[in-house]
Amino acid sequence: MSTESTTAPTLQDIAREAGVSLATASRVLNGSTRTVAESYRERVEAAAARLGYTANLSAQATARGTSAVIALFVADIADPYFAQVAAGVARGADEAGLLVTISTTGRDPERETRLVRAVRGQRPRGIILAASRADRPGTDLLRAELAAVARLGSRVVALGPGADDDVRSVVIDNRGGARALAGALAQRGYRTAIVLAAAEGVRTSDDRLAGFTEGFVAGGGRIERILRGDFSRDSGRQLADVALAAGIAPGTLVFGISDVVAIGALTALRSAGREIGTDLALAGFDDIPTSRDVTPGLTTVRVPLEEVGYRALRAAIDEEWAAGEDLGLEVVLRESTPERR
Amino acid sequence: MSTESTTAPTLQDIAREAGVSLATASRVLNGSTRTVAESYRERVEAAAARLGYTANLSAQATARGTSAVIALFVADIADPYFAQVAAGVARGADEAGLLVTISTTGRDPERETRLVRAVRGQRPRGIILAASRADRPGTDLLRAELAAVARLGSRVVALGPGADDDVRSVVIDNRGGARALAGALAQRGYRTAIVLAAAEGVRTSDDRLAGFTEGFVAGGGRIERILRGDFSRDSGRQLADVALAAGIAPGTLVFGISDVVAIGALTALRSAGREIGTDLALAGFDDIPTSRDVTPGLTTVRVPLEEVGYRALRAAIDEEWAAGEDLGLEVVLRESTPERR
DNA sequence: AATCATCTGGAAAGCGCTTTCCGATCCGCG
DNA sequence: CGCGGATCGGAAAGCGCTTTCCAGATGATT
Repeated sequence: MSTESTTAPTLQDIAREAGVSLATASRVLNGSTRTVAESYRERVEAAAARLGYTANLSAQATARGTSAVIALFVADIADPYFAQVAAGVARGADEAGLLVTISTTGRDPERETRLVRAVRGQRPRGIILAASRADRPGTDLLRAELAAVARLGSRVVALGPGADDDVRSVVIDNRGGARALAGALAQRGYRTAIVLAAAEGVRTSDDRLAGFTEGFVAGGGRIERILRGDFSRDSGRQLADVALAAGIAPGTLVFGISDVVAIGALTALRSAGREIGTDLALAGFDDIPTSRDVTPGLTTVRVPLEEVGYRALRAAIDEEWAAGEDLGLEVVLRESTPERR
Repeated sequence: MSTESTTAPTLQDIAREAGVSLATASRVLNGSTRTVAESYRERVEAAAARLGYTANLSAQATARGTSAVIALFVADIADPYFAQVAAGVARGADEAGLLVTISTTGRDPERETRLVRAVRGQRPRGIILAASRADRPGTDLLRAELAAVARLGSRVVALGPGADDDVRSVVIDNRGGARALAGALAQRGYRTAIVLAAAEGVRTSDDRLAGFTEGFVAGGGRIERILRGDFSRDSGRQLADVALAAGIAPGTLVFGISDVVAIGALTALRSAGREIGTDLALAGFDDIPTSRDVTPGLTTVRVPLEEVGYRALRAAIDEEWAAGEDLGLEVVLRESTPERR
């Protein structure tokens, strides 16, 4: 138990209390290759317990030259997509005894670059970029910054493609998943689709759009329209309103680039008096928990987001690492896209 | 721009490059009360830019004796409740130039105690406990641990009551909110209710239950049954199944202790063939985004969760602090509890 | 019995930074 | 023209820890 001192006990205090040297105390309490005689070990441990010692992590980090933290970047932690990824990261970090710091980028590449730069100061063990990246101006700086950070000893892991020498990556087969989804829906009889996408150049959106197009066209369908916004619920609402204003023929399939977008669209379509399932069909991507709870249930592609986060963490800390392991997306057909007859 | 060295430039390097002393470099780059002549300042800044210097935060923390981090504890980051709180914390931390580390407790008091203990090693500026606490054995240890941490200089902030000398707190008026909700529903004509609660002793659940009971009884209603589980969606499903097995009379109001629970119940009730809105009524608490997206829309009490997180952060870092400021919960009536006639 | 390898504790250097203290320089003023 | 007080750079001590290096002790080997 701790004494009532107002300042935390240091290793020095423990050493004095136990009547041993600083070196010995360190070896006992904070791990070392060296062995310490049982009698000494006990004395040190007792002293540490008595004084309520906890190692100062910052001091440890400066002395060791590396800190036990993983820096996680997400676009928005309140977004269920990122929240689930974060949960996976947190689980893995906990297993490995690492701390995770979290930064929100708001999908702004400049901000992201700035934050990565700032986080360099932590000399983290690893950096996980879950914020979806764009192939855009500004990204080069990020890439350079990441390379610099990687050279300094932090392992960098990104979601999505782009593994190079500096960056490991956990890839979600957005294109393949979207292709499979579109194929299944074409199979169900849908022939025209409207896509509510994010801006061109945003990797995740581009891939899903490409895959969807491939699959849908191969199945005999036609993409009637592509509307551009972002990954938010609001974007889903707004794009749906735009589409409504232009007119949506009954039997059309609306594909939201993510579940969040699709659910935004759901609201807008419904409040315009359109009925999902009978009049229009709707599909999303990700299979966030809400997709199961809305009515009608939302057809989507299940992405094992928690697992993605966990794998990203492993990629950040494991020495050897197999790039290719597959994540297994899965098309989930629900009532928002009934068989069309 | 950075050179291609494999080791990060230190302040020493900058000082050498600029031809000034370590002290001067430190004063220029990392803030100080002392002024430095313009000519020196420029040289140092140029050198820092040339070498791509970023201060080593751990070293800074050891030297200063305090680190620029806030430790946030949540039960489960994937839960929208906590995700939103975390977003508020992240926003505030960003404004203040602080890093936030996140730990998930899984609502286990022992684990929470262990984690708080571990986090002491960070010597964080503040600790925010969002994980809902129970009045339970195990909590005393937590309390002691928190007091110790507070004495060591970290400000401790808890969600929910319990402010004492060591702990500031952001309080959500769960009881009042639930009372208002129950009153409004009694007003709408509901007379019997089943409550899907968490375990007894869990503060948030107890308060909501108490408030709901007060309000409902005052309005002429009767609590027919209280079922105990936890705050998860699964708990909602299971408890609803239990209730169904025992029989739920038409016109009964089912109150989930949180929206997540209510939404779990929604699924179970629906798949048992019960219709929400006409046959049964359903209400929750929190107003998570999903509550608006389900059909019928879920009646609930809006808790400004992001704001809660933000305030918790301010409480952690502001010198002066007004305990009482009110958060303004708001009853949100939606179609899951239509006027009963 | 002498030699050597091995083991283990402690002294001390060092991690990268902050901050105190000292001393040199400059200015204003009588 | 000389003096006291600002002003500002630099040397060095320190933050709490790790780790190298040294030295004494022990046991094995010949």
